[in-house]
Amino acid sequence: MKLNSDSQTRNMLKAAKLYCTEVRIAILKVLMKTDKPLSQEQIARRLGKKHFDKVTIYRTLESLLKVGLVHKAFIEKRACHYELAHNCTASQCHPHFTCTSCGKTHCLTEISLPMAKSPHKGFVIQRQQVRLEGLCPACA
Amino acid sequence: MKLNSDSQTRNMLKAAKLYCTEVRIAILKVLMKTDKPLSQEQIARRLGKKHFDKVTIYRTLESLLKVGLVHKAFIEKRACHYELAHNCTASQCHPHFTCTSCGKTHCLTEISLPMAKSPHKGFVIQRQQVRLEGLCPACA
DNA sequence: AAAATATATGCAACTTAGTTGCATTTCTGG
DNA sequence: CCAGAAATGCAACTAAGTTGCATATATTTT
Ligand SMILES: [Mn+2]
Ligand SMILES: [Mn+2]
Ligand SMILES: [Zn+2]
Ligand SMILES: [Zn+2]
Repeated sequence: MKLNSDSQTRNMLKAAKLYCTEVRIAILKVLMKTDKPLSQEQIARRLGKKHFDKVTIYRTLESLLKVGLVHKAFIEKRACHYELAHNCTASQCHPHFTCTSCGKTHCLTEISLPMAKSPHKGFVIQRQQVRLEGLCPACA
Repeated sequence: MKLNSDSQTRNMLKAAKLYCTEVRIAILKVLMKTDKPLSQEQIARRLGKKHFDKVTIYRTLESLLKVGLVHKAFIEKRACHYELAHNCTASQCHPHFTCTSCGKTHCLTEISLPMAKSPHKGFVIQRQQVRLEGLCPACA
C-alpha cells in the first residue's frame, strides 16, 4: 500500500526528471488523496507530522507545476490552489464550481465547454479556464 | 464635458443609493475611460494628482461592487482587477484574454460561450467566468 | 441654512500569501 | 562512496489587502 503509492509517485518524478525528495513524494500523495484543489496551507496541514517549511512547499509546487504534474486551479480565492493535472488537456482543464453559500469548491470533471473561437484573428487562443459559481447540492 | 461625465457618474451613484463622493466619482470616471480591468494600484496612478488613501480606494471599489456598478475581472494576476459592469449579464461576463508573451489583458467582449449545464442535478449554476490565454495580435 | 444623522475617509497598525538570498543538506550518476 | 547538481530551511522581505478608530463629508430633517 504505502510502498505502492511511494513507487508510483517516484515514477512520476523520475519520468519528469525531478529529484525524488521526501517533500515532493509527500505532496504528490496528498494531492492524489484529495478530489479538490488545495492551498499551500491546506497541503501543509495535511502533511501532518511531516513538517516542511512553507518556502519549500511553494518551491515544490513550483517544480511540479513546471513539469506539468500539477496545475493551478482557477478559483476566486485569495490563495492559489493546486491539484494534480491528470485528465486535463493542454488547452482546457475541467471547470471548478464554488458554492456561494458554503464556499466549498468542487471539480466538475464531467463538464467541458467548447473552446472559444478567436474574435478577430490576431488572437491565438491556447488555453481556456472556466469557473462556475452557484449553489452546491448540499446548499441548494 | 467634465460637467457632463460628472453628472453621469453622479446619476449612477444616486440610482445605486450611494453617497456622491469625490473618490467614487473619480474612480468611476477612471473606469469609464479605460477598456481593461485595473488594479487598485493602476487606479491610484490614473487618479494622478488626486490622492486618496489605498484603504479608501479599496472601500470605494467594495461599495461599487456591492451595488453592481463594478465587477471583479477574473484574471490570473496577484492583485484583483476591477472594471465597469456594463454589458455583462447576471450569469456571465465577457471572457478576459491574457497574453502569455507580453502579459497584457484584453476584454473579449465579442465572445460568449454557452452556459455550462449542471452535471448531476444538485448543482445550481448561477454564474460562469471564462479566462483565455495565448498570444495577442501584437505578439502572435 | 443649521443641526442632526448617516456614511465615508485617512491614518497607523496588522494580516495573509508569497518571495529572495544564502548557508546547509540531500540526491543522483559515475 | 564521491563530486557536483539540486533541494531545503531559516530569516528577512514584499505585495495586496484588512481593521479599528478618530475625523471629515454628504444627506436629511427642522
Ligand atoms: Mn479540479
Ligand atoms: Mn473586461
Ligand atoms: Zn454549498
Ligand atoms: Zn502579447
